Order: sequence, then C-alpha cells, then structure tokens
Amino acid sequence: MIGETMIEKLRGVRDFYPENQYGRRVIYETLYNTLKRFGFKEVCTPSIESLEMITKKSGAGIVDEIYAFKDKGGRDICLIPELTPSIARMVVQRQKELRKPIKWCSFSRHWRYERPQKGRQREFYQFNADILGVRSSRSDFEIIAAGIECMLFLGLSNFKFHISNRKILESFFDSHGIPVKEAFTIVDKRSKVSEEEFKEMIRTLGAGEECYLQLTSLLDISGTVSECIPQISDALKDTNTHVKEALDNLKEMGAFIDHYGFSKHCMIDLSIVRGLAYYTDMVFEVFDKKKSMRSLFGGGRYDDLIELFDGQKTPAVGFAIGIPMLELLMKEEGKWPEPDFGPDYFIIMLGNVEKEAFALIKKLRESSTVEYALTGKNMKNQMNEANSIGAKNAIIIGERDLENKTVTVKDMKTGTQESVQLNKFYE
RNA sequence: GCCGGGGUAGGGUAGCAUGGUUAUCCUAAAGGACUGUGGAUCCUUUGACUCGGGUUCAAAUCUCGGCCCUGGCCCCA
Repeated sequence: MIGETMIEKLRGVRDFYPENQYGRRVIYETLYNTLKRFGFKEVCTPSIESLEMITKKSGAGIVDEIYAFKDKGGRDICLIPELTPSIARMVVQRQKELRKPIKWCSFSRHWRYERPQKGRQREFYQFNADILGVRSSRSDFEIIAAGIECMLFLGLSNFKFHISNRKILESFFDSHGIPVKEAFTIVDKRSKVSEEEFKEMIRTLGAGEECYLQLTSLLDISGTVSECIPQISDALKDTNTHVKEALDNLKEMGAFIDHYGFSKHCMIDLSIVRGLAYYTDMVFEVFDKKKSMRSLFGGGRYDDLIELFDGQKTPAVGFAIGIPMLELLMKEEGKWPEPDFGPDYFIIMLGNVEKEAFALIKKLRESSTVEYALTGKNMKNQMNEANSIGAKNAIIIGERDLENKTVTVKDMKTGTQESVQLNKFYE
C-alpha cells in the first residue's frame, strides 16, 4: 500500500519503466558505438570508493554534498559523485603497462546529496570519455570531435560547442594582479547578472576601467574558432608563453575542426571556465542553440590530476555527458526513441498442440520476437492479447490445422490470414 | 541551506472560494457476456482525498508541521 514509508521512493531518484528505459538503452548504445569508432574502450568502475580519494581531489568540504558514510568495518567510504577520481586510480594502478594514449569511455551512475532540480537528480547517469597520456591539440580536438559525433548520431543538430582555453583568462587576470580563482567565479556568473553588476563585481577584485573593457572585449569575441584567433591576439596587449601556447592550441584545433567539417558546431567562448574545476587548458561546454537550458555537457583538459593521485605526470582530456539533460533535449526535439514492444509473432494455441507450438516458438525465436499467452485462454482472449500487446502477426496452431500439418498466419494489421505448411518454418 | 508553486484511484481530472449524504468523470488494469478469430459495445471488479497535529458537531475543503514532486538561488566534481 502506497503511503507506507517502506516502499516510497527516496528523494531525487527515478524509476525507469520500460517505455522510458528503452530510450535510455538506445542512447547508451548510440554513445558507445560512436566512441568505439574513435577507438575508445569501455571501462567500468566501482560505485563506492574510499572517501579519501574523493576529498583528495575536491577538498574536505565536498563531504557535505555527497553520500558519505562508514561501512561496517569503520572505513570512511562514499558513493562516487563523479567518475574521474576512479579513472585516475585505474590509470595509476597500471601506469607502467598501459599503452598511451589511453582512450576509455564509461557509463556510470553517480550520487550527489543535493536539492533536486531540473535535469539534476540525486542519482544520475553519465557517459564519460577520456584520453590520457598525451598532451596535444590533436587529442583536444579528438575529444571534441567525439562529442560532436555523439550528438549527431543521437539525431541532434541543434547544439553548439563553446570552446575556450583557460590559460588565456588566467594569464590575463594574472597580469592585472587579479586573483584568478575569484575572477573565474565572476566570469562564470556573467550570464546570470546584469552588465552593471558584473562590472561592479570585477571591480571589487581590483580591476580598473581599462582592465574591465579589455576583459569584456575578450569575453564578447564570438565566431568560429579559426576566425577568432586574430581577434583574441589583438585584444590581448601582452602575451607571455602561456598565452602563446594557448593561442597555438586554439589555432591548431580551429584548423582541425575546419578540416573535419565541424566548424558550424563550434565557436569560441572565452567565458567558459568550467567553474573552479581541475581543468588546466582547453575547456568546452555544449549548449542547445537557444541556450534555453543549462549546459548539456562539458569537458576539457586536466593535466595535473593523475599526478595528484600519486601517479606519474599524465596529461588528460575528457568529457562527461549527463544523460538527464540529453533526455530533456531529445524529448524537446522529438528525437527521443519511442519503443515498439510488439512481438513479430504471437502464437495462439488451440487444444492439445503444445508439442508442435513450442517447437515452432523456439525455431522462430532464432531471429524474431515471439510471445504467447502465459495463462490458458480461449481463442478470443488470446487474439485479444495478441492485439493489445501490438503483435505484428498471430500464428494460430490448432488441432484442426495440424491434421493437415499447417498453421494459420494472420497479419494483425490488415487482418488477412493464410494457411502455411508447418515445415515451411523449418527450411 | 534559502525563496516560490504544487500533492484527490495506475495515469488524467471535478469538488476546495462559502466545511455538511456513499467524493465526480475519463482512461488504464483484471474478469465476464464470447468453447476457432482481435480493435467495438455492454456488465462486473479492483482502486484515491500525501502523512501527522490543530480548529469544528462535522475537514479533500480552514490552519500548522513533516514527507515528496516541481521552478529557481547557493553549489556544481
């Protein structure tokens, strides 16, 4: 009885009934098959990890935001809030034997103890892809290309990859003596506040009028990656080696994107900083073109993380796609896969014909979906069941037919039926 | 953690302002009318006021709190 606490669903989790799970299955397979074309191999990580591993990356404050608890042995553990630490651990464990580049992808389930919102649940699913062990514009591009192909293979075209390189703003703020971390937080908020508020916020960090103007001219640069490089160069007064490297990186990526024919899916957007995360260089976020929703997914380069887990210096680049946001967009665009659960055949048995019927069912199941009534029913009710579950054909096996070694095959859509020799099915 | 909107059978709803019989209608599900031919129709059955306290002769209705859903803030790995 609903109302008993025992069987109520917990907050922020979802059940997936067949008609909804079907679409998720299609998404999983599409994403996996897409990444496979790029040479990614699938891995799977545990759902629980030591709490220390998570705090090592994100700090002790994260404990309030995740499912952390003591197991029966008194160990501090948690349900994983993200995949990357586990991936890092897997890489470090086999550091020596893994051939670089490592290209891994993974479906994973994650948990965060936070207030549920649109597209944000306490338990959620992600698809991740990472390239580890190389630092190059090619690998940055490859991740982006894989992300774009994922969207395209899902039937989506109404999206845009906003690409940046954190080193550019990092150096910019550095050279003006502005604390980078705080500045990034403000840049990240720019789209949420008025321009006046933004100006005021950035001013409190010590930015003068000239600095503000220069910053906004950088942030407002918009266009394909290739065509924006000169604009960025112009907008930056001084360029140090970090900036030069970042510009080269964007320039090369821009060229690759053009060659690959993906320029219409990409644009420069230096306001993308990806929060305060562990990203070091190239970063990107994907939005629907109207930008009506929060970002669909994002990623970037994180060259220092593996080292943090006591590994050798291992550069890495990757992305994470949140399945809930994909689901929302696909439903909005009418691209959500609708299932057709109707079997190819529904076997109707009349009288004592189970010997022949089950032999036929097994034969047909070699290449078709076949169902039959699991409770004894009369003709009418069996036909009714065939109809209501959406069977394409009904095969009537009755004592009367079997005298002539035939069965009756009925097309459920047109209603036409014909007598077929039983041995036809075994040829 | 903060601010707002919600919660009536499995799904969708009426009723709530102004408290008052057995809580409305549609749909779905199960069974039957119907023993070798489905989608129709008819009949039957199952099935709800989110939970708890308060006010009252009387609460789905007024009130307080919890839980859950939902939009946003904070946060976003």
